[in-house]
Amino acid sequence: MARYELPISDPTPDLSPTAARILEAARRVLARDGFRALTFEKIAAEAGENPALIRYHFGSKAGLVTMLIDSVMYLESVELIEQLTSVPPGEERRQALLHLHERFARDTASYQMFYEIIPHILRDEELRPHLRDLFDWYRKLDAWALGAQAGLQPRAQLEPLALLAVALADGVALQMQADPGLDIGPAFDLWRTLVFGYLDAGGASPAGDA
Amino acid sequence: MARYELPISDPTPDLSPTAARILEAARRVLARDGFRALTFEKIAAEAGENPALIRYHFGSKAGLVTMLIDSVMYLESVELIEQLTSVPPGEERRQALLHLHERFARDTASYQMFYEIIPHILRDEELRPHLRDLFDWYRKLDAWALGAQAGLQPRAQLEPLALLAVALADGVALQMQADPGLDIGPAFDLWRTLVFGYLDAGGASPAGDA
DNA sequence: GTCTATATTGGGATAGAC
DNA sequence: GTCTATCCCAATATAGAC
Repeated sequence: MARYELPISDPTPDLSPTAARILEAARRVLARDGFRALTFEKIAAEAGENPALIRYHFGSKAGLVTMLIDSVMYLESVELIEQLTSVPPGEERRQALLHLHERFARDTASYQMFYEIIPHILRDEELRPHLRDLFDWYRKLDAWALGAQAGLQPRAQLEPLALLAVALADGVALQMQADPGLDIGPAFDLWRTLVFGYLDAGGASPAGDA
Repeated sequence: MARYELPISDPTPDLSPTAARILEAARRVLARDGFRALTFEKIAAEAGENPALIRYHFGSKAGLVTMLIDSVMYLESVELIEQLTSVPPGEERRQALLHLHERFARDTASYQMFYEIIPHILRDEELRPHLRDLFDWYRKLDAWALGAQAGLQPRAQLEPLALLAVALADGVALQMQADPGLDIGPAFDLWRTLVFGYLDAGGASPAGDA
């Protein structure tokens, strides 16, 4: 189904074993020590390779970083689609989406890497469109997962709702980053109540307005 | 009123005129060229001062950056409280809060700076608690603005709702950063419908569940 | 308080041997 | 394809003159 097409293609299909090892090492360094710790020295040490090999395989520092960020975004989209399709379609999958959002928001490590690379994506003319596509895909995926079941939501505004759902996951994750002890359970419970109340009313607002 | 106490104190109360000029210059460089462009050279050029003065007034690069980030967070909280209190209390202010969120999300320049400094805040043991306090204050402020009027929301879960509202503003702003052409109007319209429907029902969910 | 000159570091690029 | 040696630049820190 067309819904399963990923927003960005795997940037690492034909990478030599050494290059792949270097890229994985770079991802570990990024996750552990942050963006500014991404030096040839550290990555090579992490990979057990020679620093010069990075230039050989990726051309330049910028080349490595671009491919690294692209692969991070790619892997996150793969992760989401795999988790979501492992659930049987129907009402169960609709529920699963919002629970997945909560689970991802609680995954501090993963979102830490996400917010670590955001500034560089936004400032890079090549990478920003990739993030745009990724968000666009997330919104389409969420709209599909939320509306594909009941079949009675012609009046429901699924695209705006999906935008809210995606934004909520990212925003809650950010508050989680600032305070890992924050209790986000009640907020997500409320969110699910609001969303399913809206959808089950056929897209009519609780106040009676469509 | 205690509600107006800001979450973090002004980090620049007793700063010499020169130091204040340097800090403002640093803020402009950060907004325009990003975090990694924050060098003594550039800041001094922007301020029309000598690079060595930065070290004299702020001790070190880290000292300047810490005060810069603190002042950015402080100014954003001041901005929000001023905008919010300029609206007469009651139903009008409740509406104003969610419209403010939308307006801020559309303010690409301001949120660009926010997401630019996020990674450094999260990795800094001194700054992260400040962000935690700021978020905590935002949630309290939103809960207050959303619930202070009607007087009939003892059953409404204002704190979780406020967490959602804050997250939504940040999350939508991020999608806006990735794609400035994104139409977020319908999503915010839907969000306001959901929130006020929930509140006007006295906190009961549209599905009849509290 | 303000400025100059210099030291030192760290990192990325280049060239070329193996 | 892998590695070494070297150059170069940017950026922060230091010392001290004015």
